[in-house]
Amino acid sequence: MFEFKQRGEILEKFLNVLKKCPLFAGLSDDEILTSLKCIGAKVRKNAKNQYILQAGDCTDCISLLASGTALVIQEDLWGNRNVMTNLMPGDYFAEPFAAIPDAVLSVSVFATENCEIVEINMNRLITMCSAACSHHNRLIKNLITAFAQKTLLFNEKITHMSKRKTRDKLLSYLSAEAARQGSLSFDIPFDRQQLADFLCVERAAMSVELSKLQKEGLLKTFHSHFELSPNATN
Amino acid sequence: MFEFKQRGEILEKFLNVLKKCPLFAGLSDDEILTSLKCIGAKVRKNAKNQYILQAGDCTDCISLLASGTALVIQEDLWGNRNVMTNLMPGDYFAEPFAAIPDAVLSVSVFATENCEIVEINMNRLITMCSAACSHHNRLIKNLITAFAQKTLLFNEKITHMSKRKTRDKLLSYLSAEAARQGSLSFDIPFDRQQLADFLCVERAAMSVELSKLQKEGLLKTFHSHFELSPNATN
DNA sequence: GCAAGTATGTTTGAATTCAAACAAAGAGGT
DNA sequence: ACCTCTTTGTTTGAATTCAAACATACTTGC
Repeated sequence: MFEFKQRGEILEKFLNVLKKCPLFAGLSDDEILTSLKCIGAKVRKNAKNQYILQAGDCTDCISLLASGTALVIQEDLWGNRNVMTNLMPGDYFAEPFAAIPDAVLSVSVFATENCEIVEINMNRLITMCSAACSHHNRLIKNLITAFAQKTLLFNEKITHMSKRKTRDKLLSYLSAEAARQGSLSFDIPFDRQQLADFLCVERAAMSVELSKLQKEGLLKTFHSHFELSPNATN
Repeated sequence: MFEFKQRGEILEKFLNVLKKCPLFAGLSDDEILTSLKCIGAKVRKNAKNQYILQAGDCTDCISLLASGTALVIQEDLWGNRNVMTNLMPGDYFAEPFAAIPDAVLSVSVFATENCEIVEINMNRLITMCSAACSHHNRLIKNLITAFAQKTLLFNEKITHMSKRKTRDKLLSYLSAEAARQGSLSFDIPFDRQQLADFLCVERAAMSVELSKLQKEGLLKTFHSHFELSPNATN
């Protein structure tokens, strides 16, 4: 782990990702750079198939995924795995635990690819610094929006999970994903097992339903690609 | 609906509730009063068994429940009801939708008792006013904490819902509630139907499980009161 | 006190899901 | 090319849940 400013070339590489992150919306490249220095952002790397954070840990940093992919998961004592969300470059995680002092993580974050992570101390982010950092205000507004969007994301997951049948959970999720991506033809960020863990159903039962839905002509799927028939969203 | 400052006696009545709301943590009575004026808080009343907000609405206000109780629910086209959370005096709602411009409510808020609601415009809350309002900073920090806590609350609900069996969903929820209230003997804010809708299971199946759990000596329950046996939380 | 309505527990058969196994296809390494 | 490991789909019987009844308190209003 090292200070951001010491490695300008890495910062530059990340800028393209950070610019897409809602936390930095409305900030210029220079302003993002200044903010990160002001806040004291740090970079860490994490190997594939390793935990980035584990349930039980404490953290006072909001983490931005700069490269790679990861899953936010919950695992119980019997090995049942619940996939809370998937993380793509530009996504952030651990922010609610960082915002509450001494909060213990109830989830783990697992790298599904080699990852680079930008860590931002929450206290420094939400504590106004001197007038030298004029865009700090904007950052804090962005943070609030980011929290709100995460809440809506969980809202959506709950909507899918609230359906009683595997079939309805699938259609609820796939319809929402089509809406989000603005097309009936889209890729999902999960493999079959991960999707089952996200919807909290058995992979086998889900596979059966996917087959049925295809036979009924409601959708086509190959691996992580889906094409919904227009009447699948009813 | 009327301006808060025009009805000092009502404001005073609400102060005891607002003081307990995390949004005003660390503020004195006077500071809360000043803030509410500064932000332009308004009061509305809502009759029992009426919707306070309905899915499809837009709002730019975070709402604080000052008196009464309510449920945040989702209803689908087939009448299936999903209870997202229950609301008690001091709780707030609609904040993620208020924080995102033009966001459409995906949930409804239903008054289960006569309610009084304090509405605070989100834009005015997160936009710094002049130096005259020195505790605005604190308010914004509190707002971030509030968002974080709401996220953790949804996290918990997802944890319960992720269990595959009704029995496990029940034990997950009841254990969490016991932990939150710091006692194995506690009341829940739901009746049986509401609890079933919160855990997304059939009320009948849930009743069966509750009976089994009682026969096994893992818990005792009468209406909304529960007493967990110490080994129920394993 | 009575009637109507509500909340809770119980029962039942049908539908669904779980859980474990297996087969087939594909990816990756040697 | 070959072997191994992973991913995905399929099958099966057992367990669970759904869905719709119904019975029994308990409320509420008159």
